[in-house]
Amino acid sequence: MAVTIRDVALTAGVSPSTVSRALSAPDRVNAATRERVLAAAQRVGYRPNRAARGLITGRTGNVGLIVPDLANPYFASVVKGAQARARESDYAVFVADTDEEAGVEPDLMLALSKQVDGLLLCSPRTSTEELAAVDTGTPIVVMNRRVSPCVVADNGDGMRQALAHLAALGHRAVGYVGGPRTSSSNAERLAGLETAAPDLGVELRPMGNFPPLFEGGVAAADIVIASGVTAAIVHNDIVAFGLMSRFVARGVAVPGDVSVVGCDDIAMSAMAHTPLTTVAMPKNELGRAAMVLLIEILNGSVQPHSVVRELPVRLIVRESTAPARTEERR
Amino acid sequence: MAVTIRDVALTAGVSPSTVSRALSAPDRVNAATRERVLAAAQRVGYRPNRAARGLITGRTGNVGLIVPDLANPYFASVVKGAQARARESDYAVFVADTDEEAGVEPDLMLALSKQVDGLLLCSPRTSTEELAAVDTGTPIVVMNRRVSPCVVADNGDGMRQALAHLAALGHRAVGYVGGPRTSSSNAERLAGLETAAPDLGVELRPMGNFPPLFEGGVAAADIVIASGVTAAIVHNDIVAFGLMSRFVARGVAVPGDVSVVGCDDIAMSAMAHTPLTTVAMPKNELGRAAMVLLIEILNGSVQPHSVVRELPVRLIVRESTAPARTEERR
DNA sequence: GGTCGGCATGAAAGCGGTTGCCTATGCATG
DNA sequence: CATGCATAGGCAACCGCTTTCATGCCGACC
Repeated sequence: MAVTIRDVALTAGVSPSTVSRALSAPDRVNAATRERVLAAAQRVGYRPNRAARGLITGRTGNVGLIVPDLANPYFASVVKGAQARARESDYAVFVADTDEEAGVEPDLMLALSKQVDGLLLCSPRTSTEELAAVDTGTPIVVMNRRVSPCVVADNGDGMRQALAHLAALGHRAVGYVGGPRTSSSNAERLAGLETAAPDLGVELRPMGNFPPLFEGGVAAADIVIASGVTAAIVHNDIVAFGLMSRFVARGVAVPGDVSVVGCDDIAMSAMAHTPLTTVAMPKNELGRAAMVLLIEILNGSVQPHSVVRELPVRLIVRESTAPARTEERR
Repeated sequence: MAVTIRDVALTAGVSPSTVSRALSAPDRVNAATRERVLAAAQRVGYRPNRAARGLITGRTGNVGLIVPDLANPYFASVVKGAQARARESDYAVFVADTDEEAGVEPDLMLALSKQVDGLLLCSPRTSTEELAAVDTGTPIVVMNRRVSPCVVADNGDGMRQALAHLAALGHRAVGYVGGPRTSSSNAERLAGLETAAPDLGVELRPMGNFPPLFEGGVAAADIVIASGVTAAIVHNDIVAFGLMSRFVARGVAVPGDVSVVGCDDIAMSAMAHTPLTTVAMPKNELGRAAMVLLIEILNGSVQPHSVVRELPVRLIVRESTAPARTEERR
C-alpha cells in the first residue's frame, strides 16, 4: 500500500541505506547515484514516514502548542504566528486548548510530550511551581510569563506609552481597570503604570481586579465613573468594550467625558463604533518569536537556561481618547 | 532515558508482550498480572510512544485540521470545537493555517497525510476537482462544502429564518450583500433567499459580491443606501460591521433607517455598539460534528461514501433590526 | 608493484511497540 | 492415571527508517 524507502531502493537499483542517505545526508553519496535516487523517489511518489524516522532519531519534527482558549482572538493570533513560523522550519504543530482550566495544562503537556520535540505554553494558568514539577522531558518555551526560557511583551513600556499619551492630552487622574489578580501581565502592567505615573505628573488610581471579559468591563464602569478620573487604562480590549458599553448606558461620552485605552489591539478594536485607542501586543510576533526560540533550543544554538526575550509593544491611537475635560463636572 | 515497555516488563517481572497486552487488550491477560503490570507502569512513569505504536498498527492517533485563517473568529471556534472533541477520543490534532491561499491546501494535506489517520478540511479554498485529485491515502471530512463526507450548516433554512423575521417586521424590499463568488456558503445563502422570498412576499435584491472583510461592508454600504431597501442581509458579521460603520458616516440609522442581519454570530456581534441581529452558525458544533464523523469513518462505523450531515442554524435577534419605515423617504 | 587511505555502498541492528505462533501450565474428563 | 483443551504468557518477527560497521573498489604514494 504505502510506498516505502524499499520501493524507492528497488526502483533506483540501490539499497535502502543509500536512499536514506541520498535524502538526509546528500553529501555522503555519489552525485550521480543521488540523482537517480531522487528521480526514483519522485517517480514512485515517495513521502518519508516521519514517525518511523522519529523512532530512531528521537526527533519527531512536531511541536506542541497549548493555549487557554482558541476562541479568544488574542490566542488565535498567537497560534497563527507560531504555526506559520513552525512550517517554515518544517515542523508540524499540535494545538491544544485547555478551555481556561489550569488543571488540564499538566495533563496536556504530558500527553503531548511523547510526540513532540518541544512545547510552547502560552499564558499558562498553572503556577510556576506546578509547571516546573511537570516532567515532560522536552524543552518548553513559555509565553507571557517571565520564567526559564520565555518570550514576553514589554508591558511596562506599553503602559508608559499609554500614560504619556493621556498625560499629553491633559489627563491628571487616570484609572487602571485591572485584570485577574493571578495574571502576570496584569502585575507587570500595574507596576509599569506605578513607575511611570510620578514621572508624568499623573495620579494613578487602580480600580481593582476584574474578570477579563466584556462583563468585567461592565462591572468596572460605574466604579470608574464614581472615581472622577478623566481617563482609564484597561487590562484588555474586551474589558474596554464592556466598559464603554456601560458608559453609553450611563450617558457618559467616550472620549468626551472619559478617555479609554485598551490593551491587545484585537481586530474588533479597529472596527468598533468608537475605534479604540490601545496598546497593541505583538500577538503574531509573540507566537513566531517563541517558535524561533524553541527551534533554536532544539538545534542547540541556544541554552535554555535563563533566556528571556522581550518584544516591543506600541500604542495605537484611535478615537477613544481625547483631551481631558477642563471644567470639573459631576 | 525514556522509559519503555521493556522497563515496565522488567519491573513487573513479565515479558514486553504481556505488558503490551495488559495495556491494549486487557482481557487477554490474567487479572492479577494485569494489576501488577499496571502498577509497574504507574510506578516507573511509563507513557507509550505513539509513534512506535503507529508504526506497526498503521494508526497514528492523530488527525489534521486545515483552516484558511486561524485569526478569523469563525475558524477559531471551529478549531476549538474539533479539538475538544478529538481529545475526548484521545486523538491529538495538527492544526494548519493556509493563510487563505488555495495553493497551499494540497501541499499541507500531503505533508500531514503521513502523520495522521484522517484529515478535516474547513471551508476549502481549493476547487472540488483539485481537492479530489489530491491523493492523501487518508479519509477526509470537509466542512462547509457539500461533497463526499461533509458537515455543513443549513444555510438555506438560516436565510429563511432571517427573511421571515424581516418580513414580519414589515420589510418588503430586502438586499443581500453577498460574499465571494466562489464561496459555496454564499451560493447556498443566495439560493435560500431566492427560494424563501416569494413565499414571504418579499422582493429580494442581490447587491453583488464583496470581499468577506470589514472593507467589503464599507464598500457595499452606499450601494445598499442607493437601492432604497429597508433591510439588508449580509454574508457575514464582519461585513455587516463594515456596512454599519459606513451607515453611521452617512447618517443612516440602524435599525431606524435600515435593518441589518449578519451571519455567523461571532463574539463581537453581541458586544457591538448596536448589537447585531444575526444567523448564528454552529461553529463549535461544526468542528465537533466533523470530528465525530471523521472518527466514525476511521473506526469503520460509517461508510464515507455520500454522507452529508447538516447542522441547524438559528436566528438571534438583537438590536440591528426593527420595523420597516412606513413613509418612504429619499 | 604492493600497501594504504578514502570514498561509495551494502548488510544488519535496532528504535519501541504489537501480534501471530507456540509452549507450559492447570484443570476437567474418560 | 493418561489425555485433551483452555488459557496465560513468552518468543520472535516486523512496522519504516537511520546509522554503525564492514566491504569493495579506486587512486596515490613510496
